[in-house]
Amino acid sequence: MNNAVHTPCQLLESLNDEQKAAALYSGGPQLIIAGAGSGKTRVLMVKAVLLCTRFSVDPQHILCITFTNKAADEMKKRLASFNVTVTAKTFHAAAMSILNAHGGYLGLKRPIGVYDEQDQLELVKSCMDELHYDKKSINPGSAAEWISRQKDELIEPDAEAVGTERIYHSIYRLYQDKLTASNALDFGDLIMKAVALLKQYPDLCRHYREKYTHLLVDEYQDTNTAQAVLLKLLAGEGKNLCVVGDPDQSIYGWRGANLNNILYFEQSFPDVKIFKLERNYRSTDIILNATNALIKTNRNRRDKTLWTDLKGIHNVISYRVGSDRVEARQVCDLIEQHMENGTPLSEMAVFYRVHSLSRMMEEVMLERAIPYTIVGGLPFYQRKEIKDILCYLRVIVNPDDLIAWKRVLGVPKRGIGEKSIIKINEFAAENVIPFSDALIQCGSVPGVTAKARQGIASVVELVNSFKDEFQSQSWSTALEALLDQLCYQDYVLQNDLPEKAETRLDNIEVFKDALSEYQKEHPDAALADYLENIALRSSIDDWDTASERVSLMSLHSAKGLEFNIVYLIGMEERMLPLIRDIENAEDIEEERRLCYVGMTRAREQLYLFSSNWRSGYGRDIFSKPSRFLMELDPQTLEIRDLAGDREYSQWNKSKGKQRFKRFVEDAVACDEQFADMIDEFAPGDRVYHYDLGSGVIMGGSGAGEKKKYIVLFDGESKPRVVFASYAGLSKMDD
DNA sequence: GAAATGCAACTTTTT
DNA sequence: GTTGCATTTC
Ligand SMILES: Nc1ncnc2c1ncn2[C@@H]1O[C@H](COP(=O)(O)OP(=O)(O)OP(=O)(O)O)[C@@H](O)[C@H]1O
Repeated sequence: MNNAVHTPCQLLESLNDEQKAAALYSGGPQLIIAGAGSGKTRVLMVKAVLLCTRFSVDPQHILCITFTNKAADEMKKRLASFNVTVTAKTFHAAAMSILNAHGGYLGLKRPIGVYDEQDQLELVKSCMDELHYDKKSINPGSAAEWISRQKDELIEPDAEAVGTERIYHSIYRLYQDKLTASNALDFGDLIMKAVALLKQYPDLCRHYREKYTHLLVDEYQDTNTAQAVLLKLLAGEGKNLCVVGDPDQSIYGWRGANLNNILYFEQSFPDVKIFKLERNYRSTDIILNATNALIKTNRNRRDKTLWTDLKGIHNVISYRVGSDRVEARQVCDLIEQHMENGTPLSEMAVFYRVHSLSRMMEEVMLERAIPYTIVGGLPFYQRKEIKDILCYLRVIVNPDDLIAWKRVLGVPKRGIGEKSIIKINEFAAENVIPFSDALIQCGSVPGVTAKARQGIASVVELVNSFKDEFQSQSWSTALEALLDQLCYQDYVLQNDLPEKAETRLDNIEVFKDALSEYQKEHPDAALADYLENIALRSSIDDWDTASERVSLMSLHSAKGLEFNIVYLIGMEERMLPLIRDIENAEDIEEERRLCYVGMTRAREQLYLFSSNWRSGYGRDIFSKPSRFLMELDPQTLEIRDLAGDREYSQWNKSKGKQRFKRFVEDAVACDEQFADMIDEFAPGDRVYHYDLGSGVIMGGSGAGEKKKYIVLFDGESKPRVVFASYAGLSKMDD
């Protein structure tokens, strides 16, 4: 925020007329649709201040909904400087508070556990085992994904099932039962249960409408159906509702985000007044022109105007390099240059489509001693050693947590295996008792060995005793005692290579510190509050903006941020647009939006990189430059060819451009043709192979281009694996 | 029930 | 090239 802005009045004056109008409007539901960097978030923040100072709204009645906890904290912090204290939360956190307060109506006991993705997957797997589904033919991950998408659409497990989805539905049903038995919710449930609660209890709904009379929602383009319904319940007619978003920045379709929420907003709130902000304050005209051209390539969109007064000096520079290592070195060279010229490291960021690209960057930055932070990747709390500890804490807090118990029983090894757990589970089901009670009664469960029984008894006792320990001592002290009793250190040292074991033990130390830190900051909090808190945390929330480091993050994490200088690496066909499966590459427009989001984070300078070669898990990947490079306004673009790739370096010249265009188009068309060519075979089909002759299909694995078949060729005794994409494989007519 | 071995999938993005 | 998973072996 501007340093000169101290009073609400100055704050209002810092806005342009469009923004002012939007900030001051109070005539009913309001939707602000505007492009990148047009000040949407800023308007929302000013609006909150004005509501309190000009319209005498009690800040307690204002609820801001943001996309991440980080954005919520940011909003609170900015408002605090105007002495305004509002509630700012993500949809999930808001739903959690509602359920914590009133979930009892739905039979939820406190504390409510929150299952993350890993827990979800484990639960799906155990459901599939119980239903005797083969985990090879049905991918548990896909089933988990499917269940989440159902919840995004508020589809209950008892909805009618059709066709192939019948299997998924049966898993969903059992999954939900087990989740309920565990007194836990997954992410989708948080929203879905909050919706159910408010629908079922109109009085409660009214209570919340009175509590939060004014609602401000950011990043609305990435909300799902369930969240829109929750918003509708909270907002009612939406008399004091203000929603902002940019359909061109919708990048979470794969996670169930529904663009119709914003495109057809008037269907939920008929009296809506739509505001547009057309002036961009973030980027130079060069960056803006470049990216405007890119996003205009999307056909499925409504056009917007976006202009700026900021004259840029630097073109967008696109490097073509020979390898990922050269790419990383080039990025580092530039970073060092800019650093010398006075740009702080915290004002530079490297973005990529997939986290794996951060590896090479990291390696080279270490070499060069450039300080960096990586946002995202495998979250800290999902690392094995941390998850082990968390599961102990979870069973201490919530004895019904099935997935946590499973982990606790097996770590460290105590002679309790899969069999015993299944037996106890069955016993619990037959006698309609909680899993934790079945554990206590394991003596009367048939089929559990004496060794297992002993093991179970000792864990149960351990967990029980630590219930008190965590009450009577500080958490970190109690945790230390717990780890001692478990001989966890020995367990780690035994099960991992020394180096790995060391990082694991280091991580545990970090966790301990975090735990005591939290307890210090929240002296009245229960252990369950801490667990809930970390369950709802995201990687970007822990990102330290202040530190003097270059930030490395995925394009998705970059949403809503801004930096002076942005380096976007891996701009290659099939990498940015990421295409893993040629057959259903329909999300190209979302990929383009993602690219747009990344590029529009840059204030002054934007560097793009594409590499001819890259090493991907053991294999070599050769790629052509991304089609998105071609879609940028060529006038703003400067090509630097470090790879001797003439095809690319000359494309900006008129002839070269034609050639390059054909070059990429050919690549795309070729992929599509390729996809068409792949035949589908079923086990038992007779096939003919150009080299190996005729045979019969035994089975298959992989998908798309990587689809493989197991074929038993005539006259051979052992089947062979052949690639489906091998053009010489064809079906024989009987 | 747990260790040893072999093999497949893995790297899409995350509240 | 690795990791986690499944099968085999003890
Ligand atoms: N009227 C204004 N005068 C000066 N600077 C402004 C004004 N409005 C917004 N800005 C600045 O422009 C930048 C972008 O604003 P903001 O983050 O609110 O935009 P946004 O529309 O939410 O962006 P995006 O959708 O790309 O995340 C910020 O640095 C903000 O301070």
